[in-house]
Amino acid sequence: MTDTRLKREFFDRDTVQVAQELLGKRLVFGPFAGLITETEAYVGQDDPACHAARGKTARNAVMFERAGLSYVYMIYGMYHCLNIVTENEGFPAAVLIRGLCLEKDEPGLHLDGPGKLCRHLGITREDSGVDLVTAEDFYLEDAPLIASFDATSRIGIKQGTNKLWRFVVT
DNA sequence: ACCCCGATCGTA
DNA sequence: ACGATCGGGGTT
Repeated sequence: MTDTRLKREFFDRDTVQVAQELLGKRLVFGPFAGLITETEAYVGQDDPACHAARGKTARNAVMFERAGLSYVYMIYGMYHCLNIVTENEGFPAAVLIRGLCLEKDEPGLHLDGPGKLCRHLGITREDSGVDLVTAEDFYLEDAPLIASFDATSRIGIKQGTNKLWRFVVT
């Protein structure tokens, strides 16, 4: 816990805005720490690529909860993906963390890809629903805003490709 | 109970 | 560009 930890208000905002501003922020998970290099926004019931597009289910329920919670799901039967829940409670949205440049444990190692990221840090569904605003060793720290990034279509989806909601540090 | 498919990754 | 891979979510 430090005074530079991101508070609830940071996450309780427009998801695309949060996805952009999360670039360069520091993710801490146990002994690991690194700067976020790539994110994607998934926004509400009207976003066909969002897990909550067809309403609340057992899997996506945490997306409907308060901003700042972790949302981890399993994909392709073998990988996990880490998201941070955003916006008002009851509005299902989250930011997928797709890239991380490690500073601690293995400095300089660039984890590019959400599956590789979770596999390396050891993040699983057990880590879903954690409140990153208050948890002891799983949180986000403020860091200088990164204004230089690309916006592209999101990766690996079949619907909603028209939205340029993937953000990559240049 | 069970079938189908995916917010991926690694190799070609 | 494409195929391997398989757990479990969503529907029966």
